[in-house]
Amino acid sequence: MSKAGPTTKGAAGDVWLRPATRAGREGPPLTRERIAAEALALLDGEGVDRLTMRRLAERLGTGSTTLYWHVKTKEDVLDLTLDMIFGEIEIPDEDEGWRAAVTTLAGRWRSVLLKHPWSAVLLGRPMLGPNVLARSEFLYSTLIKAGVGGPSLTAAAYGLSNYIIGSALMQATWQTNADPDIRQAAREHLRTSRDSYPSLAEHGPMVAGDDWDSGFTLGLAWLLDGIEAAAGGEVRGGTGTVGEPETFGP
Amino acid sequence: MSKAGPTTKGAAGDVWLRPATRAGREGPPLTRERIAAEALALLDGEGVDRLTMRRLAERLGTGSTTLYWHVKTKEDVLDLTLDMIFGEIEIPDEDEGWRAAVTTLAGRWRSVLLKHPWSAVLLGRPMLGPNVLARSEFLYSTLIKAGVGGPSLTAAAYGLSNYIIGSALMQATWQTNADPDIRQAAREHLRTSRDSYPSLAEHGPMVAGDDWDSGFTLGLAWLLDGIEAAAGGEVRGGTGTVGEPETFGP
DNA sequence: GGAGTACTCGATCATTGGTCTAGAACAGGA
DNA sequence: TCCTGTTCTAGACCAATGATCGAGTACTCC
Repeated sequence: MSKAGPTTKGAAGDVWLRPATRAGREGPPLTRERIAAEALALLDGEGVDRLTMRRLAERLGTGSTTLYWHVKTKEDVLDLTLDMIFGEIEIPDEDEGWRAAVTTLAGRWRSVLLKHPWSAVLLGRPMLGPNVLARSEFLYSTLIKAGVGGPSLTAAAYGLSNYIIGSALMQATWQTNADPDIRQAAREHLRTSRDSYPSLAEHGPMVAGDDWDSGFTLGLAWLLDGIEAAAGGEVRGGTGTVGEPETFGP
Repeated sequence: MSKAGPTTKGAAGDVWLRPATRAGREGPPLTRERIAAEALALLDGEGVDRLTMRRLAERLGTGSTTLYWHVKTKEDVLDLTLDMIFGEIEIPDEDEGWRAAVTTLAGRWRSVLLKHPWSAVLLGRPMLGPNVLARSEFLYSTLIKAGVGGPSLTAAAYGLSNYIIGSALMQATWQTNADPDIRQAAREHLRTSRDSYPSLAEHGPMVAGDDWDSGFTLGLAWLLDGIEAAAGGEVRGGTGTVGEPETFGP
């Protein structure tokens, strides 16, 4: 709390309490990395809506305006921090087989997103950081080496990413980000109106036991089954059996 | 406390769990519906960050404070509007077969999200509106009737929703929400650093032709294949072949 | 020592979500 | 007609926020 830096006005404390005479230039210089790291701590600790430039600056022992020298906007901070957590996703060993590698990557990816629940809400922005790109590159190259190509490649990469992101978003929404009051009220609401939503009231989210993990694993396996079949060269059921009742997209 | 409007300090925080403004006699000038409708027009027209209470009130011809009689917070407005667009998703005919019905629902769902690209960013909040619940109920009941049960049911319902939401989020991010400058810069960036990201530079998003539609359809078919197999009673490849290299979740 | 650069900061601005409180429109009862 | 209570509207106002500007301070290289 009491960050008695020489820059802090109120301290006015003893000169002896200040380590160096370099008033205004104490400690390591401010860098993008330090900013992102502190933002990460702030986000993890207090949530996304408690991150303000002033509070962040305060934790860094600087003025809020100083941040704008290193960073153009607040969105920059979010982008930097978002990419930073992607760095926590350890890239799997390639030679354990493509399917195991992808499964491992997906699991770690999801774990990291859930470890930082605020991240799920921010995923709707272009992510071009090195860590994000490296993980995407690994995913693409692994799939290509597995023999996935053509339209299946796009579908596979997108499908996996989208599935992971969607799962994390949904789980973070209901498990972490929503405050308990709303969760409880939601349960109540579903129970009292079970006439309108019988299946939902019995099996829906927040009602049935939240076995997020196995649900995720199972769905991922389904996707991988399809990708594996597509990689095998045979088109299999897939596109053929589905039919297209209407055109998608805008 | 004595002069309490309908929006004042309900037990639960969510709009849907609070009684609506009593329409009293006939139609009061301002209603939740009118507010949501105007917010929808504003969001569609100018995007999510141009929606402010003042601007919304101005378009409605009232003062901004008036809105707070009908609505507790700005988030209420977003919740109402979000549920409103879910009403655009026509619920498919049940007797066309479960797979066709689910495919149709998924396609329409995605279409609506993409038609209102601002919605994708807002999906990370509890959605308890009647329209959302009705669509979820249809999804659950259709799957149940198709013979999906147990852990497969949760995985299927979550998997489909997550896949749809993730797909819409990703596509909206890259196709609509990102301004063209960033898209162009992203392409450039990937091209110049193709040494680091060879596969991505060749097949990644924004680089390859953006065939979002067929990618979505193909991935959806994979998921449905897995669900269909699970519904058939046979466990098939699925869980068995995957293995679990590490535990997921936090 | 001097000059230019890298960095910091207080003051300040416009905008935002939200509250307080006064009051208008309206109904019903006497 | 007056009174009373409820429903709804609105102007003034508040604290917080993202961001800018110009001035100032430290550091580096010559």
